[in-house]
Amino acid sequence: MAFIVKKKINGKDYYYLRKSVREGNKVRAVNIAYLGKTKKDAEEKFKKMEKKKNSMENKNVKKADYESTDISIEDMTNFCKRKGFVYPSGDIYGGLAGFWDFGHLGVEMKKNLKNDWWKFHVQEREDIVGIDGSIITNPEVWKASGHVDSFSDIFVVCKKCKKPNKIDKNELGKVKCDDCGGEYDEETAKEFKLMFKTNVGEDGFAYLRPETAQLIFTNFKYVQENARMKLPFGIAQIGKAFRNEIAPRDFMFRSREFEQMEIEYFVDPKEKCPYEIGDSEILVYSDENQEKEEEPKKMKFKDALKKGVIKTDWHAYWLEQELLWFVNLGANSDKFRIRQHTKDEKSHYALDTWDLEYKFPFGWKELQGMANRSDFDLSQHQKFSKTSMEILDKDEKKILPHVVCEPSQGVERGFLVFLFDAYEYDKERDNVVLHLHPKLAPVKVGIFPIVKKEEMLKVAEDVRDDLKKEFNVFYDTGGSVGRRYARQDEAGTPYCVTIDGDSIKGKDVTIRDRDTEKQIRVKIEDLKDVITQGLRGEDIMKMGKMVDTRKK
RNA sequence: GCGCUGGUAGUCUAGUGGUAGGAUCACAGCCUUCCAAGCUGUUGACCCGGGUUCAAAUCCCGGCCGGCGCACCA
Repeated sequence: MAFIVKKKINGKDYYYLRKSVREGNKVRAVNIAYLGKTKKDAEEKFKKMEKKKNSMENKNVKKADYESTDISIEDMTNFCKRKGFVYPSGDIYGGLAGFWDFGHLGVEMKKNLKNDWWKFHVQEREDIVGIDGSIITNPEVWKASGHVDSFSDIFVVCKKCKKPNKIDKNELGKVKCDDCGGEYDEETAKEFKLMFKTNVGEDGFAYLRPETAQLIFTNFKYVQENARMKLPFGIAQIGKAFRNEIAPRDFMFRSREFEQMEIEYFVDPKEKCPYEIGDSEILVYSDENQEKEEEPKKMKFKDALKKGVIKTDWHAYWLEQELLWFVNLGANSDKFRIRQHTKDEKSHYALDTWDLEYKFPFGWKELQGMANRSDFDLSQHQKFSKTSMEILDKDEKKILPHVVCEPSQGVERGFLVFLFDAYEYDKERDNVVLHLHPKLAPVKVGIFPIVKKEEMLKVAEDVRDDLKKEFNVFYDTGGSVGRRYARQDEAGTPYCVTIDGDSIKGKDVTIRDRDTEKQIRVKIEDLKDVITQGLRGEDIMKMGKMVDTRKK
């Protein structure tokens, strides 16, 4: 903390700005600036300097004021377990590969993430409504969708070199061992189903859904009619899906039980996308780039569409929307790219597919797969169920809508993106700071009575009980106040409110910002406003008088 | 699923063919009016099964869980 001192040199007064500096265990004061010859001059100059300093600091805050620390997926797993975000499922029995439990912080963050996705994609739009389908449904659904036949792998062993391998079902008898060129043994070939099976009633069986999309298609006619939707429109759903993966990997990135946030967007293929494509930029990695082994190129979605890299306006539009959702929630856009599926990797139904990818510590990985499914799904269900899926277009003519885009996001994958982006090991603080967007933060505000004195506890409890009604709060009386700040930094809590001696008399408290460690003093009655309005770190400083209560 | 590799408190780690020591976290108390201060105390571990051995957390085999590489990824 800086302070003004008067020094007499040759009988004359000089005013200096001094600062205490810690050197090992000793503290000594050093001059840091000459302020003037009279007290008035000195105070004025000091005020100017403070003002300048603050405005500079505020500017710095507005830019990215932290850089996420690169940590391995293993360290992130441990961090999540240590803080209470995510545990291996059934950990006391050794866990089970591919299954994860959310802890007290994880469940809040996941809920926030899903709520914001729903708000952005459904509630704030006119053209999308939601459903919530069941996990187990009539098994015929999965025949129609093609999952029963093709959602499996075949294990084979090479007759010549005995090397085991996994191939596509349709390729049995056609392909040869890629090591030695020998033939695969068809007699010992074993099918590995990726759908979980379960019992229904005495003799019946059913599958756990391997994706949420199909329930949207089967309910398509009902929803369109009941919600009176006109093309183009979408149906959204958030829910669990299950895949019996052979090798679950990378923490929650690929698990056997996971949650999807999915939209099937239906259009009339004759009509253009009526929505504007903005100016966002992203790394674009086209089919052609990959074939020629070129680097992805940074460009605007708009321009990628103009140049024909992205083929349909709907793809350009939705890919941008999905990037915006991430960026609006605090993700770093530099770590995203879009990649077009090459001819070999396209799915059985897809005409053109783009993935939204994120640069994880274990490489660029798919967050969303946006396939152009055309009318594949609706026509399949029409055929298998013998129920018409046609609706009327603008000219009152019957058509089968196309799905040109399915913006679908794995909840856990998004969860990981925000954690990796927010994670910073702050060397000065010597603790982790999780710079989560306040909307995502599991706890919005920590409340600390600075010492355990009865009157102070009473005020603190009142503040807690009041704020509780609107925010998820965490009340903590344990240990030094510094330790309590550190605990909340690691949980990603954006604000901490501290009740001190003056709070008892003056009905005001300090509120501390997670990212800058700055504090302002505000009236207790204004707390809610500060927390609600000053959601980002830099804004909070405008809401009250800044104070510096720190010793060091 | 294959190959390599690992597994000691919640986390990080020491250690030995004779069942374990530390740090940190957590909890309780004292102290403390702003950034993981200090003091006292407490809880807490050798992944599971089998084998070898008088004796196995330690050596061997199998499994489970993880990491890396391959494969796969609607």
